[in-house]
Amino acid sequence: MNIKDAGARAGLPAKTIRYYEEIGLVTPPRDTNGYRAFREADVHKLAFLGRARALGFTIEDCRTLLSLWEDDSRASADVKALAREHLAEIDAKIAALQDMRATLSDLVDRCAGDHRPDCPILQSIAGDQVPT
Amino acid sequence: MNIKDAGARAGLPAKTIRYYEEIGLVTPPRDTNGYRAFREADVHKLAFLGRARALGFTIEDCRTLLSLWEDDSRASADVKALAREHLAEIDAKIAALQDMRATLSDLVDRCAGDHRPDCPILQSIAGDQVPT
DNA sequence: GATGGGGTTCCAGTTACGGGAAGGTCAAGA
DNA sequence: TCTTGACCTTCCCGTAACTGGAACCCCATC
Repeated sequence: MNIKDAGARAGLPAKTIRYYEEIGLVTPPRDTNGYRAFREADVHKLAFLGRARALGFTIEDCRTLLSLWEDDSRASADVKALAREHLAEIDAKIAALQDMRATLSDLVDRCAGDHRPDCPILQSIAGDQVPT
Repeated sequence: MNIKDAGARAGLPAKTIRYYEEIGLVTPPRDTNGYRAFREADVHKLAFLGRARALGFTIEDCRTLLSLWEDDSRASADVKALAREHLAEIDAKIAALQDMRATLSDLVDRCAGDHRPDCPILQSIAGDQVPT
């Protein structure tokens, strides 16, 4: 199977697949014409990567997850630990974004949003004390 | 004032300030020795940038915000519109992260996390149907 | 034989800096 | 006066995970 079809089946663009090969995540064999020849196992692996990435795992996490997946003697504890760490990072990001959101949303609500220049948003960013 | 002190007062590392100068966000004059000589207004501008960045605005947004800030005839509607767009992006990111979080958290809960290889997390990423 | 749609490699750009090298400047102490 | 040590300068590379594009090759079809 050529790269585009493999990508279609795995849900990944060809560019991404080439990149994954470059960094050693997949190693499809080559046809005599130099084209990558994807086997079922390669496509499966690519789909695995796509789903892991969709869950927000980094490429290095994906590399680890792949090796765990392929290791029949893995301990599920190792997978769980990795997932937990990632979950903690997600939580941290959500918290940071929610902080931003709260501040910004408050400022937006206080801004008249008309033709006049007075703007609590700018005042706040400028470090001025904005009266409540 | 030299770069380190300006950074201390604005809450930014020197590297960041040099970068901001490079991309034209600030233009402190130079002393005869070539050192950047920050005025109060420069420090204030840097602090403005720091706070805008802390709210998650991109550098380009910051550039726009700065020009609005310095424009006495601005309309607060323009500031509000920019803030609203940014708020929408934040909301989108939060939503995406919460989706990830929900899926991942569910999988983590279902994983025994022991010495055995069976792992709903890997099964799910591999695309297998995991029984509820 | 031309055309169109694959494929290939390689290089540059993205965001917002951080690290580090090589070298100039300055104030203070021996 | 000389020497530290702490500044400052520029310049270049590296980050994450791709994406876009150029230049070129391959294959099937009309």
